Amino acid sequence: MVDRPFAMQRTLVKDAHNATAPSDAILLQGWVRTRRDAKAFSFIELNDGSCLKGMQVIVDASLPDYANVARANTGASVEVHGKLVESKGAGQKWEVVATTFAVLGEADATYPLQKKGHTLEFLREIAHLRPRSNLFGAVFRVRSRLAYAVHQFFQERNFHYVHTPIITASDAEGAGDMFRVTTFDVANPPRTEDGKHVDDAKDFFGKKAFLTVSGQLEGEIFAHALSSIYTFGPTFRAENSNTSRHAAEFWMIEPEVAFCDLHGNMDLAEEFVKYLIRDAKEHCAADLEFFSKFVDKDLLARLDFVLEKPFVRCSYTEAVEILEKSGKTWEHPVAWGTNLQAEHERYLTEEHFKCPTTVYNYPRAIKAFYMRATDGCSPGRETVAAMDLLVPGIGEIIGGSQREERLEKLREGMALHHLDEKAYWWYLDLRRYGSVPHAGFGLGFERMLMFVTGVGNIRDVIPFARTPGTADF
RNA sequence: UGCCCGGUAGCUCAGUGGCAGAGCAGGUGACUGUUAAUCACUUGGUCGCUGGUUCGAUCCCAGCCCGGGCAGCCA
Repeated sequence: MVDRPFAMQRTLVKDAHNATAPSDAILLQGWVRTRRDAKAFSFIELNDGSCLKGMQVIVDASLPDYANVARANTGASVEVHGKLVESKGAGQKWEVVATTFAVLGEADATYPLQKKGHTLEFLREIAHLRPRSNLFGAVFRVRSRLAYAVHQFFQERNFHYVHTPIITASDAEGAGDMFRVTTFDVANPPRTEDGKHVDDAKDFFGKKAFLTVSGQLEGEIFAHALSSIYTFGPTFRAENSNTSRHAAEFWMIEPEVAFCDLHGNMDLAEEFVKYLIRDAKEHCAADLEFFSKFVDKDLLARLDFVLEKPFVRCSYTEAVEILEKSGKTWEHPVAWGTNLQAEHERYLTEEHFKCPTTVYNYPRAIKAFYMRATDGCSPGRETVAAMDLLVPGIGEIIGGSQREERLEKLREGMALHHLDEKAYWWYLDLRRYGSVPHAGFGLGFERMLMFVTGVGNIRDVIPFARTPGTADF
């Protein structure tokens, strides 16, 4: 350990930059970003992650500790006692003149982060070091702030935070392929008496279990008691998706609101997205400026635009008409009753409306069983109260619906999707006892971060990405 | 999972069927209230792996591995 000449409270670089007066005694701890040696002194840029900007530290060659400077290479951790003074150089208001300078942990020449730009692909391979880069420091500060803002948004509106289970035994949530959870010896699982099948009754939970793909169904239970709830937690999808906007493990926010219809749901989604953007602009201004400079030049203008304009709302049927009349040739044909493809969604939000767009009332046959059947549809044009919020550059960021609150209609939907009512007895009970109109949606937290930061790959807005074939760190 | 592109120094890349290249990083020295400092010199290679064609393969061919983009699935 390093001898400390005097006990002192550490000052964060962020707070040092915001100082209103010089200080005779300040303690900084952090990591060296770069060092520039002059004959009589050295400049060291120290970053502690509290903000984007580092603090310039000056170590005079006459100091007894000056010998330590030679070991303070890029990446080393250091501890500096000194004076906060107004900088003589351009580029920063304050700088620290060291009185002591200690290296806590050296970093030799093999330290991979150089004083130059690195590709995102390379940085992904060193996910244990990339938070020390400007870009990833900024991304993860914004991530932290927005996670806080999510809670703030809902708590301010009297929503209650519900911890829905991560492990689920209902293998029919329907939102995608699921990861299996088991304590079996995979090579030699217990078998039924005839030896033909794996005996799931002998597994940990007495039946097959999986990682959750959505907390929605459990969320509905709590909305039927606490009125307005939200979940915010990890979600797992075992799909073999290899795109810049899919991960096998991601974080999802799922509000569920009793006494709410589709339009209230769309209002909430729009208000929520705008709230998060406003919060990031207010609390992460320097980081967003950095993204705007180095990641996406149009970022700040786009965020302002999104805040100012009401989102477009467009029914599925209208969307199909727009696409048919667009004069475009589509790789995937447009036809009422089929899903909108990425190229169609991009056209709507990026070219036609040039604005975040909520598409609602989708054909019943292509949507989930729990979505509310629209009343008064013409035959062959049955729809459900589903909605997708599409944003330029990313596509779908929110998916949601008003839920079917009528018992018989829900059973009808389950029959349509060939689902076993017995597996959903408790879900059906909600419609038997005090059923109410209710609605909710899921926001992909990482997709929101991509939108707010301009970062183009989901692997770069999550600390350690889990994608097909990759679960390092 | 399908289609497309790529893998050469620590990083970013150029290159050729016949001795392996640059910039940056690293090292040494000089210079300097510097700002990814600057200048000079300099170390550094399993050319992804395996096999094939060839007198000779980093280069051509095949298979595999890894990375990326797009599509599907979705948030």
